[in-house]
Amino acid sequence: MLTEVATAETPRTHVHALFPESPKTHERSPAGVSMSFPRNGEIFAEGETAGYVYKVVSGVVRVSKLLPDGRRQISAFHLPGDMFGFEIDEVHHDSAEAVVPVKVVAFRWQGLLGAGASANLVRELLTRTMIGLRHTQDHLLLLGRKNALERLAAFLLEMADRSGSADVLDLAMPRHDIADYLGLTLETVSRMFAELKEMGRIRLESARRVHVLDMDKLRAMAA
Amino acid sequence: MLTEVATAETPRTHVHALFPESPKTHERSPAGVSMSFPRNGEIFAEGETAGYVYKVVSGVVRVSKLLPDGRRQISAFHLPGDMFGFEIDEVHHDSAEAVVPVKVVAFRWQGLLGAGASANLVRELLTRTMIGLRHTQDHLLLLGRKNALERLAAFLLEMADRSGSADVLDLAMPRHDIADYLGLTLETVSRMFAELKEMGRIRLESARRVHVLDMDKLRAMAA
DNA sequence: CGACTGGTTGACGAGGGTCAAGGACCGTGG
DNA sequence: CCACGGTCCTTGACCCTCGTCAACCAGTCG
Repeated sequence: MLTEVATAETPRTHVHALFPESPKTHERSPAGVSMSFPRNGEIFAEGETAGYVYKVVSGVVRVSKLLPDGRRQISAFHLPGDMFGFEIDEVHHDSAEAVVPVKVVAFRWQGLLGAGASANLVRELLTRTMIGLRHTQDHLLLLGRKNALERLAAFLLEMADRSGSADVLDLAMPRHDIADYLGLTLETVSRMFAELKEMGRIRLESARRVHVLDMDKLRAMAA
Repeated sequence: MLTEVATAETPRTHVHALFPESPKTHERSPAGVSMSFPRNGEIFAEGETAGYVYKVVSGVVRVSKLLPDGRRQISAFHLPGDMFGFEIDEVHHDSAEAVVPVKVVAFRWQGLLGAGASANLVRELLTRTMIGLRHTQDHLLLLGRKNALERLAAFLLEMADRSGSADVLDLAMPRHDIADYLGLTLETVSRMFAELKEMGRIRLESARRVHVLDMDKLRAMAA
């Protein structure tokens, strides 16, 4: 566990100064520094100095990269328990934002890999990084080789798996975020939802609440 | 360095038994076990037990994933000095093959993360894994959001960077592999080569030998 | 009630995939 | 030395999936 890495220093807040609703709380705890972010609040941005790693307490975080012309690719959604913000060279190479109001715990990154780092800590970081790498490689296959319907099916399965395989999903993110995660447009995502509905694979109780009617058939569609 | 991880055990060779040209040499050295693979030789396959990590000595290795219907996504090309084959759970989640005749050194994976692992070793693995993660995330952006021309420009730049920024590139891999790396078809790759040529960005001395005429303009095209 | 954000649906077009033919380059063998 | 076969590459014609543009709808908040 990473709870052993405490810090007595307050994280820099200049990042959030521009944002109308600044983080509500910056509480210290033995486990790190507690921070809250409003919907769409920026946790860190591409190019910023990486001072902390973060663990999600509640809410959902999106991590993304931008092209100069605004095209965006979301590499992951992080749910409670997930960690994010690791960097090799002290500079963030992507940005992280709150999809919904989010609470995280921030740990000082500096020194985590220094001489004094505990072997268990480094090993846990390695495990988490390898899990992230595997997820990202699976996502490469999705983006490089799957069609729109397969992508959405895979997305719903991923969300279901991460919510304890419940068959009624509450999606935290809007269509636009799903599209930027799946390498599609929001219109195509919407059409694929409609198609899954027509195929009898899902029922849309609302735009964000999806009832998966047949998990196995959905799995077969995800290629 | 990983040269401290020696092994006295011979790697299982059943993997290569089916291949007409089996590996030529399996030499032991203090640094690990030397292995050679012919062009298109299989180093390991998806689903196999992961017993070793590999370091490329010479040649080029492709790592890929397959969909049941044969669609393929190459996640990386590995050049001399690169390592590959790390897994969390002792099972390979992708396959590795030699693009050209390849020499690698194989290290026993088992125990690398055990209690006795040196802190430096674990830290080196972490660094390499994080570098791999960063590369993969950059590739997500390419696959999710860039068009065919931008993808090929980015590919050529990546190859140039990894060959010490030389402006004459000797591509080891056929069009088909480039296509499966970039999420395109080989025909589209070929057309984009033609387009870069017409735009005066490259000269094709042969299909595999590319002369980059203006690295900066190419960089501007990669978005 | 109106404004705003987010979602759906339709019409249309473009980028890239598919299918097919032919060319370039190689090692082998007559 | 040249013919042959195999692999790889290029190019063309056509088509389909998904992106673009636009209108409209639904839910929410003041």
